Amino acid sequence: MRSTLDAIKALADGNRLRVVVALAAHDELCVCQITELLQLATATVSRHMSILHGAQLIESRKDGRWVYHRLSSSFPAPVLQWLVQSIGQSAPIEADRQRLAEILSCNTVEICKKQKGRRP
Amino acid sequence: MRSTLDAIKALADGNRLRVVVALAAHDELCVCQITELLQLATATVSRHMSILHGAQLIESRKDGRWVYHRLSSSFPAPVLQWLVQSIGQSAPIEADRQRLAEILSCNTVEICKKQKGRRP
DNA sequence: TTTATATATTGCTATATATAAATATAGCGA
DNA sequence: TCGCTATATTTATATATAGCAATATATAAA
Repeated sequence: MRSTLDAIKALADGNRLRVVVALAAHDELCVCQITELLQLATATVSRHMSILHGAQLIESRKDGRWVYHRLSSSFPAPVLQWLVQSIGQSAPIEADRQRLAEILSCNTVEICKKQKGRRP
Repeated sequence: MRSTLDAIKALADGNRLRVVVALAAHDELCVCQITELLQLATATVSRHMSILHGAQLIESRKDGRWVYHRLSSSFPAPVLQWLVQSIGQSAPIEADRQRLAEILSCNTVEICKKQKGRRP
């Protein structure tokens, strides 16, 4: 029961839901991209990712300075399907979809520079 | 997104999960039966039920002094299925199943008397 | 090696939530 | 009617969590 409850708790946050839905559509994203999407401090994003990781909902891959996150293969499929179906068309998720398209149209380095510019 | 998040938050508590799984197996239960199952103060149980109700996961029916709760028809089916499958065999849920069988073997009045005797 | 950068961790505050005691409401029986 | 009982609400308190600033760690570039 413990692990199930951990998974539910990990999903019981709007920002983490946004990350999960984004990852459902984009295979893998690095922390700086997610930070740009959520518009939160990197520390906060890092903490959210660690909670999702602890609940075994995402997996991480380190590539040089970058850490890429993806949905875990053990992410319960019916839950993911339900999530995407029930909030996939909601306003905030639609907005995220558009913003994410812009983010991905730049390369990673540019995004991180942009972040530095905004939060010096 | 709001209602989905409310539903997830309502499920992000061990005691409420126990209630949901119990209701998945027993159609409807009254507050005093749930109180006996969870071994919490009735006020606490009442609050838990009101949270599940607010998330539209359960429906209530009042019959005299008793209020009976059942899973809502709008309870997302894939989530319920996943829940039952992933925690249905866990130790606490198994224990609940047995305890609930005992509770249901008495009539409702006896249970409430029993509660009164234990918490005078 | 020094400098810059991407991410993680720690310490803290503000807010949210679980719990129970006290109080309120409502239905049943005498 | 009055008292008893089942449930709900209010109030208070303890714990948990989201958020950020500061700091630490790790990697790459100069």
